[in-house]
Amino acid sequence: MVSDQKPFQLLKRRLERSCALSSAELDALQGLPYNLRSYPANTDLMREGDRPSQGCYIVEGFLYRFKFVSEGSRQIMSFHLPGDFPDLQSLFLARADHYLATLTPAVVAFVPHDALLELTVQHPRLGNCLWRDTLIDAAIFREWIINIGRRAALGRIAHLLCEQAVRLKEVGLGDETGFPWFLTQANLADATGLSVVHVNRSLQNLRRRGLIGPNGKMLNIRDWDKLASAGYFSPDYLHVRELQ
Amino acid sequence: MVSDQKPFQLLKRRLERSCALSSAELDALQGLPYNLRSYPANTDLMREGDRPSQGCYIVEGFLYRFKFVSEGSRQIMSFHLPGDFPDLQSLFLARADHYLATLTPAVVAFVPHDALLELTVQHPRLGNCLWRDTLIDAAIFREWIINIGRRAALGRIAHLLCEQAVRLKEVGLGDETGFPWFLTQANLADATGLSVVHVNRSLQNLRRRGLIGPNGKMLNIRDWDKLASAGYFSPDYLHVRELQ
DNA sequence: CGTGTTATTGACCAACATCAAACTTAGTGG
DNA sequence: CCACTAAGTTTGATGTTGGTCAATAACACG
Repeated sequence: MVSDQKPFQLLKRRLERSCALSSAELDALQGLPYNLRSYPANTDLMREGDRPSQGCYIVEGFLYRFKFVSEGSRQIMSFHLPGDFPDLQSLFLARADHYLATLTPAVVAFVPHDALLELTVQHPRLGNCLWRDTLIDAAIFREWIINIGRRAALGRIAHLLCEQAVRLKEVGLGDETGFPWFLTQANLADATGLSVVHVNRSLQNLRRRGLIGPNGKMLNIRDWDKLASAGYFSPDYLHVRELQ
Repeated sequence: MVSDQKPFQLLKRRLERSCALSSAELDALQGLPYNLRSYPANTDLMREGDRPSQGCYIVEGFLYRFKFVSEGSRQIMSFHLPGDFPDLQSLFLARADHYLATLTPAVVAFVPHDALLELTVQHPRLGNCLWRDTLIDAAIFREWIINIGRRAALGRIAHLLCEQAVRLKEVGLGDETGFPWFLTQANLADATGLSVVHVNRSLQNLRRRGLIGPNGKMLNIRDWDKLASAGYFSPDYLHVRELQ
């Protein structure tokens, strides 16, 4: 299980990488009130139209955001890892304009909006760090627009895999050689704007070319460089380890 | 020309709609130092890799953000109207990960990052309003992911036109019956992930069906309801006139 | 050992891309 | 005001990527 003493450890580490935080600020962050809950896979935590009164922080497991389009078809807009605050936007946008759900079993900490707002007012610099976090989210959305708008199927998938590897490495859950595999091909299809059948064939293509390994609990990356160039991947937009 | 006494008028009006601002906060906003400049159409204001030291606020004209993909092809990620702060993200993300350029001749006010940062620290609530603004940007990015990922050509274009109409109406530059037309078909193609030829044919299709009027200085919307339903458009994600 | 979910395959088809050329419009300078 | 140019729009012909449908195979889990 998780150490429930310091649930915001991962967030703290990430914020510290880009913002210099005082000990008062760090204390305020660690002192946020929260409410731990566990969910099985495929559970909606937020629905379109909801008016959440608390933010949700991922302690363990993976979440994703999506929206239904006409007639049952869906588009996934982001994946979220431990250490993320995936719906921080609900702090300022009253009505949710999309769904948030678990992809795997997950443990999340709910933090009342009141407390978060108070934090941003008492510690504006810390608030700015959280703001920055949401700006990286936006940068990832922009990159997805590019991915879906201008790359062919193989490139889209390769790019998504590279992004996952880099983001998971940040939180110690993977690296350039691979990471735990938590997506179905249907998930991949909904994230890349492709059909399941075509995702399947593209994955086979990537395997045949020796860029990734066979299916399993882990996704093995056999040739990082080739995978990155197949997806025209450059990690700049993730803004990791970038100082102000 | 523009009243240069209060360049942040439009921004102020927009922020006030969703956040209750004190007169001290409003004064601070109006008191931001700035530097007015005019640019012709098709001028880069920021390039990938730049490290801007000032934010840019649109007083007049239209800007857009884009990124080059392999081999000269481009993807447009957003359009920006008067009253927008299109690169507020550069306040916290040191390296620009995309281009910002003028679509039409434009007048912009540059505001030093220092002053903006100071503003967010002195007036955290005002900072939060600006934060909210960037969250709406992100909501638009998400909607574009959906548009490009899961809608057919005709729907993508119809959706984009509806979005423009609503956003332009907010700043008094258009409404459901039409708005000034500032996009080339190549722009539309780069924004929707389509080819120019196909955009051309889709526009003809929309005209033939009587949803929009002929090309000109203005885009005339002949049948808003049909256009909105062709694009599966619902304005919720724009979060206009939504109170906290 | 069965049952539901996920992955894989094949056949067929449509939407959209590409290429290349012609036409239209707007802007420029004489 | 006209001629010239460049940018933008339109058209036709042709090709390909990726979608759809439907069936089967492989897992995973109780």
